[in-house]
Amino acid sequence: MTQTDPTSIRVAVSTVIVALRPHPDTGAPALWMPLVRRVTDPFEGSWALPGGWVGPDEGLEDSAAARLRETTNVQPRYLEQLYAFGDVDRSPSRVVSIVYWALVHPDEAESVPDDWNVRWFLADEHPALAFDHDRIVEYALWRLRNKMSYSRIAQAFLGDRFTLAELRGVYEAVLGRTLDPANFRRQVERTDAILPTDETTSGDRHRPARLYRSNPDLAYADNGPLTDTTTRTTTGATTLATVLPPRSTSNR
Amino acid sequence: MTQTDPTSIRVAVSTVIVALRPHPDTGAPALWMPLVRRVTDPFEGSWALPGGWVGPDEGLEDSAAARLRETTNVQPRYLEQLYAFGDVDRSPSRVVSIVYWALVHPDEAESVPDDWNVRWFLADEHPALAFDHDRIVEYALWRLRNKMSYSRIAQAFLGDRFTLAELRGVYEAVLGRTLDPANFRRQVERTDAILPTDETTSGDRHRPARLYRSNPDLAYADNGPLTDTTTRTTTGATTLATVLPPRSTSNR
DNA sequence: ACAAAAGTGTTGCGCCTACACCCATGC
DNA sequence: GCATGGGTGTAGGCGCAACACTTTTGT
Repeated sequence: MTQTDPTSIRVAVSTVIVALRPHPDTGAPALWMPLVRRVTDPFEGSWALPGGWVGPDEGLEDSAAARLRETTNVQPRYLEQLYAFGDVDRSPSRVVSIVYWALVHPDEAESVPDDWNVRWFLADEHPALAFDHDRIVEYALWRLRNKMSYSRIAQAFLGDRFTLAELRGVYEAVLGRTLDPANFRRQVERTDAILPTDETTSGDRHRPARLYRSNPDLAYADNGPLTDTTTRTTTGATTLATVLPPRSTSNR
Repeated sequence: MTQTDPTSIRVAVSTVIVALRPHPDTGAPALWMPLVRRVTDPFEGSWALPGGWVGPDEGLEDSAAARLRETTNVQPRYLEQLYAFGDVDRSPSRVVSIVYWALVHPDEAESVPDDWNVRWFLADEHPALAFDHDRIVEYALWRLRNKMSYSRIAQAFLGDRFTLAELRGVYEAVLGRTLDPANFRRQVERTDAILPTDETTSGDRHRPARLYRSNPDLAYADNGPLTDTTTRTTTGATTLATVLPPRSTSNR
């Protein structure tokens, strides 16, 4: 069982952060992600995912959250482990990266600096990244699009109160196609994922829209027995199942 | 970004191996997993998941496969990364474990020794395990049960040729409930996941059953952009979608 | 003949799609 | 009044669950 000395492997965390912001051309909601510019040797000057080393006294998720706050000043609404990348040649030195993905809503996105070190990019128009980060981003987006259809993570993109049109906009941005407003409404209202409030919008040049809020008793996603032993009231139900495929059943 | 020196963290791999074998009481197919007895200090004498250290020149999945062969003599039909566990206190020393899960079919299960060092246990009746391995096993089984409903991994439990009744038995064992043979047949036949052969069973005291084989052009699961850059012909389609929930839509 | 599992037919129901239509507000 | 999106109604179709029924073997 015991192999060669393993102390030469270092452990890092990185996070793919995704937020919804207006597309510069169309104005429609689109996926954006903040990237950081590398200032040290491997891939110096390239853009890369925010991250850093795991401290000796940090759990992995804690470490991801800490590096996130340090590098991009984000405290995400949703944070989930994506995958562990550990190919031998993915870095000049041997590094195993535990990669997380995070969803932030617009308020939080504001706190991210947009300067020489950190910049927001459209998720599908980012420059070539350092290390194997291109592949990682691609996988994160694939996972996001899949998970959208069987969880409530769409809500993690929005603020406290939102209209059904805004929620639908999230789905449309992530799935890349329009959805029927009438049918979307019925599907999402049949679940208990969101709760209506008494408030409505106003000032638009059309009928006011009711504002909804996330059901606080439900987590954004059901990660099963992995639910942190803390006080998460994860019930496994009501997910707005089949927004996704008009075409034949596809894998996840 | 750079934190304290991270060289004190060691990286290990472990694997939850699952196979289908008859239940000792009922004879019906049931989930079994081989565990190894620890022979060194932390948790010496306890049962634990097979695994070991990641070598400096090994990729993570290669390492998992290698440790698997060394400890349990298994070359699994299906191997997928499950999760990275890295809580600070999960081991006396600081260890980050990249955990995989593997499915083996009966032939391969034969090659696993069943002796003082390695023993097969019913998946839901195993003894208390070393480290956080109880939690890991629980998560692996949850993932297996979920993934069963939107992938073809059930076939990884079976040999080259199998009847629809055998395939249905896999689903029934994993999901823990019976399925209607007629509806199951139609659902699975509508996909191109399995192909009929000319062969049939014989010797049973009832009508012979046609033998099927896995469609070699399809991977057991679609892991998206993570598909190893090698020659996997992963097409993303035809998964036998809704065997699962008679009750309200549940999370994954 | 009978048991038992393989395999086929049929019906009902729920959900999803598409699209027509009404409602309430700003201008 | 009119444009615009919010919100409701409704008909068609597909897929699944349930279960009756036929087929083919071994004993």
